[in-house]
Amino acid sequence: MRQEKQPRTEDLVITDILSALGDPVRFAIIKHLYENKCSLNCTQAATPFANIAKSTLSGHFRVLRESGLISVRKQGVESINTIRIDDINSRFPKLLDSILSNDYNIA
Amino acid sequence: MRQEKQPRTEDLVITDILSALGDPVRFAIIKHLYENKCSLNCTQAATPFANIAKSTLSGHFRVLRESGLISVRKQGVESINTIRIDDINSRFPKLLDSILSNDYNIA
DNA sequence: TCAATAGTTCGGTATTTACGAACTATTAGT
DNA sequence: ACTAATAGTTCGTAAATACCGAACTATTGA
Repeated sequence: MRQEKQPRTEDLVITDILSALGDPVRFAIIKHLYENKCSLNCTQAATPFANIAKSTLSGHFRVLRESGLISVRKQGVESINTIRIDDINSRFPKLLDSILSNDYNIA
Repeated sequence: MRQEKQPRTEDLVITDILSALGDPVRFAIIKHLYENKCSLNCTQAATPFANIAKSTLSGHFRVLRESGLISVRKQGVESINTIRIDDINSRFPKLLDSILSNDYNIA
């Protein structure tokens, strides 16, 4: 796996985060992680989106990592993705809550 | 001018709004409108971005309108753009405040 | 060692974006 | 009314981005 650039907390960029969340698939992934306080591997995250190629999903996770929204740790054969809730909250208080704590229309 | 589709309040889509705000130029425009409780025409909005073509800026405003973040009214030769604060707040409470009320890094 | 699982990378195509140039519309000056 | 100036949009092209399937790497288990 290529060395991922996951930004440090102090280097999080608001427009990168908003852009990452501005895609319906990525939004749904993050919303799921946030609501269920859980971690997911890419395949689990894919189940609601049966028709998405796994290469595409891999790209979505790369965007999420590079924006700083999630961190990954390798566990055996799978990659466990976790939201960086504390990091985001410390840098952008209330942001995640105001974005994710409602039943919004998703395109 | 082509008939713009500005979504009604109940049709606002969170990912469209986040995607619109996920661009540094559009973010700066909205932040300025929000902080100064003002309206802007495209040319005024352009001044911080001297090197952006006006056709590009026109496209940015189209995205902002279609996402529902701003509304436009024609006044003589210019288009006055205003944030739809009440609409956004009623549909997505705290969203604008949590996104725009801080001194964030913009790429 | 072989097969299965998880994910990334690659190559091609398709969609999107940015730009300058040309265009429309409104206003002001004469 | 004619002309020039201002504000914005539209169009055509070039560059960047996104999506897909296929091939690849890495880890686990039989």
